[in-house]
Amino acid sequence: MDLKTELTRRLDEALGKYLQAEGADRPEGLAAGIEVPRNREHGDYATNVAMQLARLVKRSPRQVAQEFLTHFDGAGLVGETSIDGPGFINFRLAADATAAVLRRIVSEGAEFGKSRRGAGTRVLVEFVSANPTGPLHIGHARNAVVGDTVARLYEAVGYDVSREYYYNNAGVQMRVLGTTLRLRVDELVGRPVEWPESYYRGSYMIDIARRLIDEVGADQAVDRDDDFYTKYAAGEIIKTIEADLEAMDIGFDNWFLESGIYERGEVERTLDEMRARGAIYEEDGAVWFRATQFGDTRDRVVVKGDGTYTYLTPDIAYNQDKYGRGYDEVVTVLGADHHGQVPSLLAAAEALGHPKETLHYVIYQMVTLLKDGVALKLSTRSGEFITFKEMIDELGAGVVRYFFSMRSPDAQMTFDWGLAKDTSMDNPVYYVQYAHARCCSLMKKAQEEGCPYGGIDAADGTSRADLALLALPAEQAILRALGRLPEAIDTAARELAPHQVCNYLQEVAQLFHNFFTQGNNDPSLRIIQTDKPALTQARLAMIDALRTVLANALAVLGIEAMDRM
RNA sequence: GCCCCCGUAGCUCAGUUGGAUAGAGCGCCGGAUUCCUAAUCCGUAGGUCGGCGGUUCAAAUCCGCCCGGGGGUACCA
Repeated sequence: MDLKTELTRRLDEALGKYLQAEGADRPEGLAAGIEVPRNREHGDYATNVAMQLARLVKRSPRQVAQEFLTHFDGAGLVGETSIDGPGFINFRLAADATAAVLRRIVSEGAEFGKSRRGAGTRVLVEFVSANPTGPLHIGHARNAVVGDTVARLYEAVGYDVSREYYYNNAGVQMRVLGTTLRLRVDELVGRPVEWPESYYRGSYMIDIARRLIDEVGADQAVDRDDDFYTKYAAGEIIKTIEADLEAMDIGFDNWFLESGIYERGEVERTLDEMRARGAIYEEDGAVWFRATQFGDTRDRVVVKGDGTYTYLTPDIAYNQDKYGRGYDEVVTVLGADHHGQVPSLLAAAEALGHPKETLHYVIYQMVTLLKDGVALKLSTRSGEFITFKEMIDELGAGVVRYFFSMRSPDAQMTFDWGLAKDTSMDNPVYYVQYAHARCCSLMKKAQEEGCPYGGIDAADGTSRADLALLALPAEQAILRALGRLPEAIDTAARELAPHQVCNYLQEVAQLFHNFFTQGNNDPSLRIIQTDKPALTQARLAMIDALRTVLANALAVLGIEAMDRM
């Protein structure tokens, strides 16, 4: 259990006792809120519970705080409490509690930061889902990164996660794709070709045509039916998409074909279910979903006058299919250019009896690419000029992942290509990764200097780390920050907000770089001091924990922590 | 018209769901480093949190209206 959770538990306990002593019932929504004060001088954690109680018991917040503390047990956890400001209760963690963090990090290793909160809950994360009309390009990148990172966050807090890619290999777009392949084949075998107005012009279609000819021979490659060309092209493109995503360590558990929904009659079944629940009516020759009853701004047509579906209908059925496969929570990652249908889909899920909290849409805002002094707006419909693969080849998967994770999905972001290419510490990725590499190099250096790190609980007395020696404010600040990894991950997972992990990493890296560099001015602050083995061991224990924490946080972002740079 | 996201330092953005003196990175200016990686660090300056009202002990945060940027919207895939 992490420190924050433990403190919350004890505060809640104290709150219960306090209310009992007052003979009062717990008011709705009252809880001992806990936060990390902005200002370090106010301690490690603070609660505003006294201010909330003040109104209830009609005494001043500071007085309430004093009474409250008589019910609070901070043994082994809190070193010091104080009542400050308008009535905050501030907690300073006990020194041995911060040192205990190191033991925990060392014993949990790669598991530190994770939790089992979501154990037993199945969640489906659907993302990318670009139709296979061409290779992925830079306009798909934010979706891919946000989706995979959200999935990793769920995994980190114990959920059973599946990643799904949803696509369509029928419809107008796909027919055009098939026609394009037919014509490219004809062209390659020397037939005269007349190009229509609308076809996919990318050279990848020539490659696919060539592959088809190589595979089945020129005779068998020509004069096939449209369906054949469409399926072949889509299949080939899906393969390259899969390979491109693999280059960024993104893999899907399931590739879901839209046509399957129709083949299995799921659209009709879903409509029947909605009808049975009274969510559907007929008017003007069309079938309508009573979406306004479930929070949408207007009712929606689900079957048009000509008997065909609107684009909304199969999407509702697809969500229903996900629930039908036993997922407890369903997450979809969409660009802001596709967010219009979200209220309708939420309404439909609710109409079908699925609690609103189980259906999440992560809507990320548009990206502006800043490259060579030119700003260009990216959407999934634009951006073909840089492919996904070129971007990874040129910048590296880690940089791409960090840059797209760094910003809140809610924020429109500028992707600064020049900064991404920069390999100095101005580039936030390198700043963080270098902190990890620096830890590794310190461990190696210690070895070379003849004072190798002996582990936190080494039996050999000379190399045992005496953690109480880590008493400087800068060291304590680092230890406290390390201890906050679990809550950083947990909050990021709850809020579907990968950028919070980046913020955390930035903070930890900064604390470390600062401390390290101070050793240049003041030799007593250096990590390795051969004449002070006990202190060196203690600091190396901290470095070791730092290394673990940085690596674990980077892992949640899908980024490799490098040992040297 | 209606709906969604955003508006915070010169720039790019945080702000832990209503807390204490609003922060970081970059940039600017000034400084440190016989060094465990100079791929570093420290310091200064820089703010009407888009605007006006409201809610309360407390508002960048919640509510209403307005301004600005982006996106989406009709039995169209």
